[in-house]
Amino acid sequence: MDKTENILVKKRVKPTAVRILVLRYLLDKKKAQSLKDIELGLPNTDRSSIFRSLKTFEENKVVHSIEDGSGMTKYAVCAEGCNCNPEDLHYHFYCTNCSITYCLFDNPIPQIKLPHNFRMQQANMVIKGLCDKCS
Amino acid sequence: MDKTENILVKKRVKPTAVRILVLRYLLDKKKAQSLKDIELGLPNTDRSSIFRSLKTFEENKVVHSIEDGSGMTKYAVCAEGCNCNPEDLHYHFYCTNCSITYCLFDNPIPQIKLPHNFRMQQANMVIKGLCDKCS
DNA sequence: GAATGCCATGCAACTCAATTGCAAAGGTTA
DNA sequence: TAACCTTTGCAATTGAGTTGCATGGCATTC
Repeated sequence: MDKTENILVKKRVKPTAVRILVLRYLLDKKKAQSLKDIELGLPNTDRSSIFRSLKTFEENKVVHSIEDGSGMTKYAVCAEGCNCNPEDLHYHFYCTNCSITYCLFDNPIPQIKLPHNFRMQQANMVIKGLCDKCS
Repeated sequence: MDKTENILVKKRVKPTAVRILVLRYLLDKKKAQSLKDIELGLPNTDRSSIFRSLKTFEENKVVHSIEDGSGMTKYAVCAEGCNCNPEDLHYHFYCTNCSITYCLFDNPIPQIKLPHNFRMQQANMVIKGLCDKCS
């Protein structure tokens, strides 16, 4: 059983054909991918099957989703030990030129003082600009 | 000339009928509004006209847009002196129950260490959770 | 091994926000 | 008034996301 299947089994997601392909694709790319990206990368796999795989992954914390303002939700494999809790959060960087979304693991998100009785569940922090290749 | 028109003139946006209505609506509501919100609030005004007004406002820094993950872009009037630069940024709070988006002006966004040669242009920082009324 | 049931898959169709094309209306200038 | 430019309203299109439904595969039970 390879690494990809291992991740799925660990997260209690049945490692079916489509799921393995999708997860492997995400692992290969390293950068956050949109549904369309994956669709183009896996030309023989149906869009809705990919979509449902991603939803399953998200529910089971195999991937987390990022809304980077490109108009398309992107998905990235959760880091080891990630539970998608606020303390696992990190900033994302979206390059407005090449549309690549990077995870900025090095910057912890600071404690944010919320108004009284506001409760944080998750966060989506996206910095837009130009990446090293485009600036 | 009232306050609404004044803002438009200052930002060199011709104060037309639709634009005045839209901006006044945003000023009234105080919270970030989606295109649909505004459409419902101004039932006799055409959606595409509202849309184009918002685009014009954005270009001329009358409003800034927020992608809060609700699937709809929201718009809020820029604060006095706002140039929509990184230093004018603030966090937003999106209530997953009532779908209201709040501007958290009190939390400055910290300096973020970007990878080498990455350049920040803007940012979209959204915290999701429950607001005081819904928690 | 056949029957049953469940889940994943593929395909097509649909929803809905965002956007655009185009013609009419309004306002400005010569 | 005529010519011009911008805004507006309406209709239609785009595109991401999502769902309904029938088929197929796999596992469990008899």
